[in-house]
Amino acid sequence: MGREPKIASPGAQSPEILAITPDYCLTRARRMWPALYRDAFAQERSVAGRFLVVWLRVAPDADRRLGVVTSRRTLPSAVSRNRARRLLREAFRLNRGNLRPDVDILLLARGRIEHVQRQDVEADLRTTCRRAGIWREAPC
RNA sequence: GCGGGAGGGGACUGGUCGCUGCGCGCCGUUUCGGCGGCGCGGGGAGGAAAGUCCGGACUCCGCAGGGCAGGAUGUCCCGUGGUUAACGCGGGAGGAGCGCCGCCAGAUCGGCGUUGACGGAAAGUGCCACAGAGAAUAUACCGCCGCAGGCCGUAAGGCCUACGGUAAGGGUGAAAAGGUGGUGUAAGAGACCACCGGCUGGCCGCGCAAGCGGCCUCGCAGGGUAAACCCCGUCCGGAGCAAGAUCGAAUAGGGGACCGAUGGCGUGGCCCGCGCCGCCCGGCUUCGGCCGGAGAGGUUCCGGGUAGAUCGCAUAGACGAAUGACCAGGCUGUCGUUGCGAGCGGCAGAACAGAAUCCGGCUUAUGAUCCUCCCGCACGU
RNA sequence: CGGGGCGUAGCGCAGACUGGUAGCGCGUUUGCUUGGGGUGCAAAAGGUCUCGGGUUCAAAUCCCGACGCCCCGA
Repeated sequence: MGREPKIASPGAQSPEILAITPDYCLTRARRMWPALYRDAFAQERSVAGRFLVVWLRVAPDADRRLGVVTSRRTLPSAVSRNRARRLLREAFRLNRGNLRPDVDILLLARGRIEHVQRQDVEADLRTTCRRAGIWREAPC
């Protein structure tokens, strides 16, 4: 984050950190369980981004839940799989308020995510969600 | 001082937000077992968590005793580690191989350094390609010597062939079967002698021991390979937490009891089926029976066992799998500022890598930096 | 997580136990055969034996590590 030019004063904290509210929690209830994973893959609604692929699960009981998949085939090392999963989860956590409330999304990591920073993944998530039509500019 | 190599240490601190599971409190809900939400407290990846190369704990299975086979392990002593397979690690000693130096006529010996999964090659077996005459019972190509024959020559002698003797010399090879000097001989040879060097055995001395040193006589000539078979000493049941244990829905099937007219026996490995008897219904009857027909479950309990759940399971601990993001500081390198340093400022760097039953050992990976040792280059004394 | 196996020419495999010459089939190239192609015949090329150490005079082979790939177990 130190190489980011838009942060002006080094002593103060980042503006996006100050904007965090308790609504940014991501407990186990806001994650998907195995039946929802199978449901999301069966619906086959996917949009590919640069570092990730978004699979949608549109259902009446959906509540903006998260599922993460890091495949051993695209990320052979356990460390890179862990890092990719945490980056995707953090990106989702900070942007969950801008999503449409009637979907669950499943994030699939791609191989290039291994060498990028958090804000790169976050920007990629925003553009991919805009293309998928589930992005709202005003958070609720 | 610079560069490289080997081994070892080390692998940062604070705050905000988030996650996880533990404890406590409050609220909501409940089929009273819990479940959900919020708050607070304290805990939350490694030296290798890795590779899965070895062990152990633990669990289940098997098991009279002994031997064989198979696998593993390997100098000696001391210390140390583990709830000890033989052992690993550290230090020392001994022996072996290799390199350098010294000595020598040579075999070899001495010193220094270094290497290693270092029991035994004199228990036995196998193998040693190619080259070379000959490769483990040593060997006869050239050479040397003897003798016979032939040829040449006046002669001395020379040449050729066959047979025999011979391991001193040549050359081949990774390796050629003790060394020097002498005796001896046709020529030679441990054939014999002296000295030297090695080895088996015996005795003595030193050492806890592996071993080392000295002496002796009858002796011996015996290369390498055991990460070839093997011999000797020692150790070893098999599988693995996806082990295993507990609870156990629905469906199907098994067994018992009771209700019911709905049962019993035989055949049969079991079911189905068939036969006989009993029971029920209808018909006939000479009241002894005969013929025909129908035959079904229900309730409840038990046991095996599937899905699933819990335990196994841990002062980290899950099961689509928690330890992250950001900010600040510190650290190291470099650049600028300065005569140099300090300070300040800018830029860059932080590796290898992520628990799934646990614990040891081994191996492999590893940035900046620090410590020890070694090698090369340059400079100084 | 725990068991087990494999790596040799472009492809599929021998050779390894018992160390010394790397071989077979398909494919490739060249030539002949044919009017041309296929087929057939003849010849040739093509190998860090996955990699690194060790034992040995000598390693694809024996021993020890590393890397990659593939099976099996709920």
